[in-house]
Formats: sequence, structure tokens, C-alpha cells
Amino acid sequence: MVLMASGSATSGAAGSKAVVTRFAPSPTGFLHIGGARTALFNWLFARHHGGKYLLRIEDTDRARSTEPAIEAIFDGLTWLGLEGDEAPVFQFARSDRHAQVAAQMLDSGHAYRCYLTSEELAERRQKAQEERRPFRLNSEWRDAAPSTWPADKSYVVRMKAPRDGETTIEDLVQGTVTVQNVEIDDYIILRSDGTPTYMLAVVVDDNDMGVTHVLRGDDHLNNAFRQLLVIHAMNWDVPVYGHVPLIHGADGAKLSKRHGALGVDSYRDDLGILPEALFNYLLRLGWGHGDDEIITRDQAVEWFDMVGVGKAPSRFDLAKVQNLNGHYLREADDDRLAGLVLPRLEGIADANLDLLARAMPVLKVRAKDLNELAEGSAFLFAKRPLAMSEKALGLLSDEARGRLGVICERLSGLTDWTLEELEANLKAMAEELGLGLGKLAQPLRAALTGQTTSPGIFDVLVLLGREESLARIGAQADVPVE
RNA sequence: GGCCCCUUCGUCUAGCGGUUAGGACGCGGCCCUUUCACGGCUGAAGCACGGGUUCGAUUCCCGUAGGGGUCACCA
Repeated sequence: MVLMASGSATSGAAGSKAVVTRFAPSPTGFLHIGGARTALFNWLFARHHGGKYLLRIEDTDRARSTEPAIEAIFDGLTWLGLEGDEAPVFQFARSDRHAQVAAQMLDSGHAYRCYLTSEELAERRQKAQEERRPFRLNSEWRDAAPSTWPADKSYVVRMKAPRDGETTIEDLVQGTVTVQNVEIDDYIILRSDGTPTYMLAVVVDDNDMGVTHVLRGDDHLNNAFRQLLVIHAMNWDVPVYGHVPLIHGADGAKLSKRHGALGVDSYRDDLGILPEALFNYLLRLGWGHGDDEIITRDQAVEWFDMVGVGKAPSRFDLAKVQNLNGHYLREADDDRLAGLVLPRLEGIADANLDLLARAMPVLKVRAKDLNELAEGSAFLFAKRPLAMSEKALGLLSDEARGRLGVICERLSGLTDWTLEELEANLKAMAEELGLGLGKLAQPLRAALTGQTTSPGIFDVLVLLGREESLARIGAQADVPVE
């Protein structure tokens, strides 16, 4: 071994090459939260190291892959800002190449034709289970001479896994992981119809795409050992692996549809979450950087590294997503928010966008998501007579209605309908009547919004404008007897 | 069940032999206040258990328990 001059040292198996990562979902459903985080980590890792981040659709399972799923995945990735650096690769389109690699391994003796049928396999498995011993394939076709190959039967192509020794992976997340080779089975790389399986395709494509770092869910950790067989058989470079722990539901069980495993589109459309909030949340799930909680995209790129990724699975916590979302909502541009909220309001014309945007500063501090924002802004567009909530009605006692009459009269004489004027007047009025401002503000709030909670009452008055405000107050007021 | 992996407040995490075990979400209290929020202050809450190693273990090693992943002609 030659010692390198200090300063020119490189690190890692693929250290001398530019980093290439990939996110490779199978289009059998929407982009779920775990997939989104895997994509995020791959994107971040590539950005951090100044490398490339690629997308590949693993659609070799023709029966389960669907076009809508592909669209949903791209849609989700785009929303989160995790588009690939190059056009995505569709795995199925490369099946000739996969078959070619399989043929090569067949020739070199690393793989073999296996004429065992699914039924025969199932029988052997069941027998093994009945005898309570681990099932190991041990196909009689593994070393069969070509002369014994039946001409009239279809076959699958299997890898010839070593039967002794052990294999070790230096995983970026999991550390050193060693598996006895007997645990690795002669898995199928070509189905009986000649199509490649995922196990083959993933390795061929990663190699051909120049992927240097394979970062994926740790449900693939065992697969890595199997995939190494192909890599070694083909004499290809071994990528650096990083198997990230899975995300579980709030109850610790595997994420399923019942446990918050919604598509990211649901977080956007149903829960009203902002992409930057989900980005931040996903980043912090399984990864940490000191005490930092609110982390921008740029900071994430600067700080992210796989050494910060924990080995234990983490639970998804919607409350924290919403808290984060509240933060980003407050930070978000008002026009942007108005645009996002308007479609959530039934039958409100685009012309109201301006009012919505003007109301946003006082609305967004009170909301955790776009739905709450929409609810909070509903009073702006309510038609008279206003629907009153039960609590609001409770605020409108005879006494309160009387006071509303006084307020109505007083405010209608106001020359300037401004925050300052309104505030000065109402406060003066409260003092004159010897009341706390609340005694005036609460009935006023009820009359103006039909609710007991709203933005500051002076803000509400200004937002609604003179005419509408007076009309709403008047509708609930008893005109004082002169 | 075999194999692999994991274990710090309820949750996400910081910690990388010596700390009053830190932060955040959530929860309680107080302050601010026209409501609700926001914001500020504050409180309760954790090293799964048992052995080692060590002058000293949350930290290193080994067990136990618990959890997760994986064992397809799915990916």
C-alpha cells in the first residue's frame, strides 16, 4: 500500500468519485411519509457533497405499478422541492439490459436456471415449517448440467449464493453489519417469463447510473447482502450503503394507513400543511444537529450528514408537524397564504384575494394549518344575517345589546375609520361607562364575527370596513331609548 | 421461529467515561391581554433491567426483557 501525501487523501470506498444518490420508489401507491424522508435524505446528501441526486421509478412489477401512482410521487416530490437532477429513469424500460446482465452471470456460472415451480417451492417451505427447521432452498438445479435441462419447462434464473464464509457491510448508519453467507438464499433475478426482478434491476441500474451512495430504508438492509452477489459477480464498484431506520406510527406500530401513513398530498390537501414545514419535520425525524429545531433548506444542506442519522426507528408525531407548520405559517408571505386559503373557502370569488391577504397578518398568528386559517377568515365573507355560534349568542345579553346600540351610534359618527381612531374611541367609551374594554369588545366580537374568538377587535372593524361593521353591529343592537 | 438491527422525558432528539442529563413538541402554572393565538417565564416528566470493565458509567462489553426489520417468480 502506498501512503498518500497528506492533504491529498480521500475517504470512503467511493470517496474519489463525485457523489451520486438516488431515490427509487415503486409506483404502487402514493408517496408516503417514509419515502419522502428517504428522498429528502438522498437529496440533502447529494447537495451537501455537491453531487447529483437522481430519480428512478421501480416499475418492474407490471401488475402493481400504476400511472396515477407515478404522478402522485412526482407531484409529492415537486411539492417538497425534491425533483431529480436529471430525467427520471423508468426501470421497466431497461429490462433488456437487466436480462443481458443475467445472461452474463449465467455464462460465468454465478447464476443458474432453476426449474422448480412455485408449487414445489411452497411444498418444501411448508414441510420445513412443519418440521420446525429454517427453510433453505438448496435447489437440485444449482449445479445441473445443461444436458439435463428440460426443454418443455419454464425456469427462473437464480443467483448462486455462497454456502460458507460471511459478508460484512460498512453501513453509514448501521455501522459494521456481518451476515453468515448461508443466510443468503439463491434468490430469483429473472422470472419464468424472463422479466427481471427488483433484486437484479436495482443493482444493474444503480451501477449504470453511477450511484455511489445507496441511502434507503433499513427494510432493505438484508437485501444489500443479496445484491452484493451481483455486484461481485459483475465486478462492479460497491456503493456506500446507508440504511435509515423506518418511521413508525404514533403508537409505535408500523406505519399503515390507519397510523398517519398518508400520502404527502394528504398533508398538503387535507391537513393544510406547508411544504417547508414537512421538510423541516422530516429532516428532524431521525436526524439532529445539536439543539436546532427550525432549520432552513440552506442550513440543512450545509449541516446534513449521515453520521447524524440515528439507528432507532422514530415515531411520527402530528402535533409536532402542526407546531412547525404554525411557525412557517407565521413566516409565510401573505399573498401566498391568501392564494392557498381561498380555494378552501366555499364560493368566495377571486376578487376577495386582496382582502384575504390584508387580513393575513392577524389571521396567521392564530392558525396551525391552512384549514384553521380558512376557518378563521370565514367571518370576513359572512353574509348578513350572521350565523351566531352558541357561545356568541351567550355574549349578547340584553345589557350587551344595549351597549352595542351605544357603540353603533358613536362609531357611525366617526370621521376616520382607522385602527387608531377606533381604538381611541372604544377605549374612551369603556372608560366613560366605567367598564373594562372586554365588556364592549366581546359583544362587539360576537356581533361582527358570530364567534367568540377572532383577531383583535379593532383589526376586525378595519378589515370589515365602516359600512359592513355598522350593519353587523346594528343588526344585533337594541337602539337605546332616548 | 431463523437471521439482522435498535433501546435517553409520552414523542423527536443533544450527549460521544466525570454534566444540577440539555433543547423542542405535548401537558400544568404564571405573565402579556378585548377573545383566541403569538410571545416571555416557569413546573412535572427520561438514561428498560441485570451483570461486568473502570477510581468513576447514560456513555464501553456481555446477558435479559421489550421493540423493529426481513425471510415472495413484491419492491
